Amino acid sequence: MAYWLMKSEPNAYSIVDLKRDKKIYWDGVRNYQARNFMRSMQVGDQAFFYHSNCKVPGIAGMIKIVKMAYPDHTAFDPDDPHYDPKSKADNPRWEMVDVAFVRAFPEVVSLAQLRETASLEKMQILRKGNRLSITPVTPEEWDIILKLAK
DNA sequence: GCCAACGTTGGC
DNA sequence: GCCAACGTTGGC
Repeated sequence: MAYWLMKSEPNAYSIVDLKRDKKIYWDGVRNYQARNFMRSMQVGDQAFFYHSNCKVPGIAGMIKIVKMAYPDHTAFDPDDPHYDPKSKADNPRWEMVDVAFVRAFPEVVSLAQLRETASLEKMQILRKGNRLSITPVTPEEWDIILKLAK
């Protein structure tokens, strides 16, 4: 059982959308490192839902993995913004997992708040230049952030 | 909108 | 295999 952090731009898909949908496939990951993290995810793993590229970037809630990695079909679709002609149906390059809503935090635990928390200084998301859309979270970091979220 | 940081591509 | 050029990410 592992913990993760998964980024999404709320303009595209937010925790509020997931609350409505209950469950969604996490498509569009086009980075090998992030894909490899998804491959190692197990059903029951939990993750923070991170809002990026928005007014208040930060952790907006909790989700859980409900289906292990399988081919990301959006890579096969020329009309999809994440289309990748190099990913073939008989040899898929990209994968996705299914995630389900767990809860939305009453207030986003902001990036600024995370940065102010000394015990989180080694968190991957806080490292300079970090752009990975999926990163592992340690159990210690998980607990600290849950307390910040109240 | 700016721009630093990063990953990928492709010529050589 | 190197590395310059390019595209993308994402905070500010």
